[in-house]
Amino acid sequence: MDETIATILYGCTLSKEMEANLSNWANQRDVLLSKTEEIIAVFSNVKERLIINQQQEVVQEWLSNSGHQQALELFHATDQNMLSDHTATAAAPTGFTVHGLPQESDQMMVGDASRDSSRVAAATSSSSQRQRTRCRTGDRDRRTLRVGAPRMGNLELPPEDGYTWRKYGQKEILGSRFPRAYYRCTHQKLYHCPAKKQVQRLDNDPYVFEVTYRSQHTCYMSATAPTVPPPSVEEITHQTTTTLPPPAPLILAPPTSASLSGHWLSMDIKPQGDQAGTSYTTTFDIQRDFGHGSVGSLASLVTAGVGGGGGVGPSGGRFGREVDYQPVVDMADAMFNSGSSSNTSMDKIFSSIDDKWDTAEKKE
DNA sequence: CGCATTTGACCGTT
DNA sequence: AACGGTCAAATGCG
Repeated sequence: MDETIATILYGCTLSKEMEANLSNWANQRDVLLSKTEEIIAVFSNVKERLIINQQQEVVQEWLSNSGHQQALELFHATDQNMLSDHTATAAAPTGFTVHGLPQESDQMMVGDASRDSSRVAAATSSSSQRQRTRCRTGDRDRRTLRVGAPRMGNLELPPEDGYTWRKYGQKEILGSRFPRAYYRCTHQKLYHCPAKKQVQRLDNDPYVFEVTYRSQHTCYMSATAPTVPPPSVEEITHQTTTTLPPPAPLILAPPTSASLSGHWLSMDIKPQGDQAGTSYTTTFDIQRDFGHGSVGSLASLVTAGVGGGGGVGPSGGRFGREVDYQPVVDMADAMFNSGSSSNTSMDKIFSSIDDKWDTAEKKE
């Protein structure tokens, strides 16, 4: 617990540092980006620690009271899975950079994408008219990430990611217990948005979805497109590399500057080309959650640190380019709080986004 | 009525 | 031929 406190203090120090230097850094997007990421990473680390502690206590207590041996095994089994994920990530830092735009790193990819052996250049656009787009060879255009399913509620629901998707297929996949669902962007027709995603629950861990994204959203680029798009890949790439909950290493070095600004943190988003053919890399895990409250709003924390006003919510003091950063902070906040019993931040964010999208669309 | 989901069929890739 | 991705008709929902 001492380490946790130390980490919190370190996060506060970083926030103060940012506040103190805000005027200097106001025009230095890169600096702001890296500092923001650092702060987010530190506090997500804290949250992870707290949640893990809480989970273990609660589960142990529950088990000792009721003796659910199977559940105990399940808990440890899933924990092992996450642990291996995290340690694997932590041990392979080459793909993680605080400043984003890392090199192509297949290590980052999990599941299907890495299973595909042949990688032929995917020069195809997804809008070749009559011909169906078969991109099994074009798997460069695929990126996979894993997201945790809420421990409560409907496990069948795919995790939200800020975009609106329309399901167009579902298929039983050989060797998988769970079917794979196929989604395309709801705005595909309106804006010819080629984005697609596949969602599949992991065999060995039903609490984790494996989401494979293909192509990039272009829907918001239209003049008639929704006015408040979720943070696009391009935005994220150029403005900030969102540090969504890092694959929190369960074994952490003390919160030294080196370790915290180091490699374990960070999400990785990388454009590879343009428009429909683009692909990107996102890698993050969402903490497992047994339905306990969250430890607060990262957005608020960051906002407070930056603005110095301690404001909570979007009206708080933000960067000069708040439009640039807020979606990212919101997303991070939502991600940090997702799966928790409060379970509101993600809904808030995305419902507001969806509302705007919907209304914008209905005005058409 | 419009939109989303379901599901069997179709088709390209391996 | 098997598999995976997509299509499109049927169906459901608000």
